[in-house]
Amino acid sequence: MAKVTSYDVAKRAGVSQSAVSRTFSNGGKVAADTRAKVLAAAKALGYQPNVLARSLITGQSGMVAVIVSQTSSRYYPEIVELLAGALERAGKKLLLFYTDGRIDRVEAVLQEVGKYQVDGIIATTQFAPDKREMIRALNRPMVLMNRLDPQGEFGSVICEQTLGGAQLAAALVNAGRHRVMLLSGPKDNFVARHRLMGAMDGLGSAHLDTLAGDFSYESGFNAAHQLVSGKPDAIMCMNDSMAMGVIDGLDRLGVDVPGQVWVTGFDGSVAGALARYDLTTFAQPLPDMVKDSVELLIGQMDSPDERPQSLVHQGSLRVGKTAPL
Amino acid sequence: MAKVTSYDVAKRAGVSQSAVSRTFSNGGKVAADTRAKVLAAAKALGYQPNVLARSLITGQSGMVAVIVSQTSSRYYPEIVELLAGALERAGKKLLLFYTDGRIDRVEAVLQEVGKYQVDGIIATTQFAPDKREMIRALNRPMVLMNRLDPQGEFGSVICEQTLGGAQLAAALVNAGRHRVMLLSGPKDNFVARHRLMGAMDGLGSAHLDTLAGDFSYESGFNAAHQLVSGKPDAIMCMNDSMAMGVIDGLDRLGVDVPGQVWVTGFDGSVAGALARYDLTTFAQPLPDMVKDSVELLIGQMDSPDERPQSLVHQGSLRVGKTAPL
DNA sequence: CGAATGATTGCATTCGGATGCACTGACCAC
DNA sequence: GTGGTCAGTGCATCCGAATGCAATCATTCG
Repeated sequence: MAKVTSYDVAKRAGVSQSAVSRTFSNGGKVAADTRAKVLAAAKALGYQPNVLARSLITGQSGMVAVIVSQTSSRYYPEIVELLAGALERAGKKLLLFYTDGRIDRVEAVLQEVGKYQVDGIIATTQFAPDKREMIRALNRPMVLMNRLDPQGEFGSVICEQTLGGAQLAAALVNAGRHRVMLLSGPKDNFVARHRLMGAMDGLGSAHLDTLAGDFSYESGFNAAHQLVSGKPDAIMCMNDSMAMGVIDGLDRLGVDVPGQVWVTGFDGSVAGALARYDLTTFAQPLPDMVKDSVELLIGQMDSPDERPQSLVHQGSLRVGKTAPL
Repeated sequence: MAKVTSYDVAKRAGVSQSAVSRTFSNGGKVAADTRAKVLAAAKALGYQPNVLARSLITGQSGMVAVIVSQTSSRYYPEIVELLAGALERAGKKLLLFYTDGRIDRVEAVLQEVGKYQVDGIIATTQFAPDKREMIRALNRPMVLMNRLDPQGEFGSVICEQTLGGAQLAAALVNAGRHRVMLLSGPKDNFVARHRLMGAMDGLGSAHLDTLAGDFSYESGFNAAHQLVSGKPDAIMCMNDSMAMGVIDGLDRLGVDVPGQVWVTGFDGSVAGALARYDLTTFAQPLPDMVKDSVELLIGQMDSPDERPQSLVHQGSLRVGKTAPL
C-alpha cells in the first residue's frame, strides 16, 4: 500500500538490494532464478522502481522538457500532440512548459527546467541572446524546432520558411495576382520573419502593403476590414490560424473568398485543412519534423560531444480552395 | 558549467550544505546575511536545486501526471492546454501521458506514472475496473475529469452529460424536429454513453436510429451518407469533432445544413465555434472544470484523508447556425 | 556577573537505487 | 588434486538535498 522500495523486495525475495537493482536495470548480471524470485516478489508487492532516485546516480531521468510558446496559434497543440507520441515511442516522458510567448517567462521556465534533471529539451520558443549562457549552463542536449541557432551550438530542425514564403508568393503572382496584402506574425518570431521575407521577395512589385498580426485567429479576424480596404486580389497570412480568422472576418464583411480575394495561410495545420476552410497554404512536414527532432535529441544524448546537427526540411504547397492556384 | 550542487554553493559561501538547503527550502531558518551570502554564491555558480534529489526526502516532486486518452477528438488538446496553464499557476509541472484510447495502454501508462513520484494525477481516461487496485497502489491523489468514480474513491469533476443530452434533444423536438439520427461515441466511453442516454430520453419517439462513431472527425465524415439515408431532419453527434465531420461529409453529398438537416455537436470546443462551422452544441464550461480539477487535486494533496469531492458542472446550450433553435 | 533564552548553524543521517569491488562457488584444464 | 576462469552475489558507498539534534553564539534577565 505505502511505498515499496527495493529493500522490501529484496527482503521478500531473500536476496540483497543489489540483486533487485540489477534485475530492474539493464546492464546487471543476475542468475535466471534470482531474477525470477525478484520479479515474483516485486509483483506481489507492487514494486515500481523510483525513477527519481535512480536518476540521482545515473544522471538520467527519462524526461524530456518540451517548451512551447503559447501563442494563440492553433498549431502548437498539434505539435505537442505529435511530440508526445514520438517521445513516448522513444521511451521518454514529456514534461510540458508553456512560455506564453512572453520573454520574461522564458527565463522563469528555463530555471524550472534546470531544477528537473531532464535528459533533453525540445523548444519551439524564442530565446533572447542573453539567455544563451543560461541555456548553456543547463548543460543538456537541446533541439530547436523551427528556430535556428546562429552559432550551431544546439541542434535544430527547421522547415525552409523563406523559400516557402517565396514559392507561395511566386505561385500567386504566376496565377495573376498583382495586388497582394501581407499579414505578418509577431515581430520577434523566427518563422514569422522568414516567411515574411520570402513572401516579399517572391511578390516583388505585387506587394501592396503589410499589416501586423500576432498569429492568433482573432488578429486575423480583426484585420480583415483593413486588409481589404486597398482592394487587394490576394492576402497572404503568415500562418493558418490568422488565415482562418481573415476568412471569417471577410465572410462577415460580405467579401467572398476566393471570388473577390484569395487568402493563403502558412503551416499546413490540421485545422486549416478542415473542409470548410480548406486553406491554400505552405505545408510543413510536421510529423517528419517532430520525428527528426526526437531522433536528433536522442542522438545528442548518446553522443554529447558530436556537433549538433541542423536539419532542414522542405515544405510543399498545399492548394486548397481559398486560392485556387 | 557542469553540475552545481548545494555543496559547491556551501563551499563558496563559506557555510554548510545545510545552510544552503535551508535557504532554498521554505521552512528553513537562516540569518539574513547567511541567506544573502548563499544567494550570491548560488547566483555566481548558477546553482539550481535538484528537485529530484529533494523529492527523495520530501516525497514531493512538484509534478502532476496528466493522462489523456488520445481519441482523435480535437477537444483533448484544448484540455491539455488549459490544464498546462492551471497547473503552472499552481506551481506544478505537467507530466503528459497519452493512452491512445487503448485499454492495454492504460496499464502501461499507470506503471510509468508509478515510477515517477508525481504529486497527483489528473485523468480523462477510462479505467477498467480491474485497474482499480493498481491505481490505489499508486497511492496518489487523483482527479477524474468527466469520468465518474462510482465508489467515490477519487475526486472527480464532471459536466452533467445526461441532462445536457436531454436538454439538447428536447430543444430539437420543441423546434419541430421529429426524425432525429444519433451518432454515438466509443461504446466504453463515459461521456459518450451518458450523452447518448440523455439524448434518447429527450428524443423519445423522435429518435430514428443510432449509428456508431468514435469521436473522430473522420468517423463523422464517413458516417454522413448513412446518416441521411433515412431522411432525418436532425443529426445529433455526441461530440463536436464528429459533428464537424458530418457537416463536411454532408457538404460533399450536397446536403445543406441546416436547410435540409440540422446537425448538433457536444463539447463546446473552440474548433466547433469557428465561424464556418458555428455548431449548435451543448457546451461544457471547460475552463471552470479545469480550474476546479486542479484545485480539487491540490486540496487532496493538502489533506489526503478527507473524502474526495465530486463536482458537477452544468453546461449550457450553445445555439449556432447548424441548428437554429 | 552568571545563567537562561532563543536564534543560527553544522553534523550526521536519511531518502531509493546504482555500482565498484571483493568474495563465493562451480566448472574446467592440466 | 591444484590452479585458474568466470558468472553471481552482497557489502559499502555514492548521488543531492532535507532535517532532527546538538552545539554555538549573542542577547537578555535576575
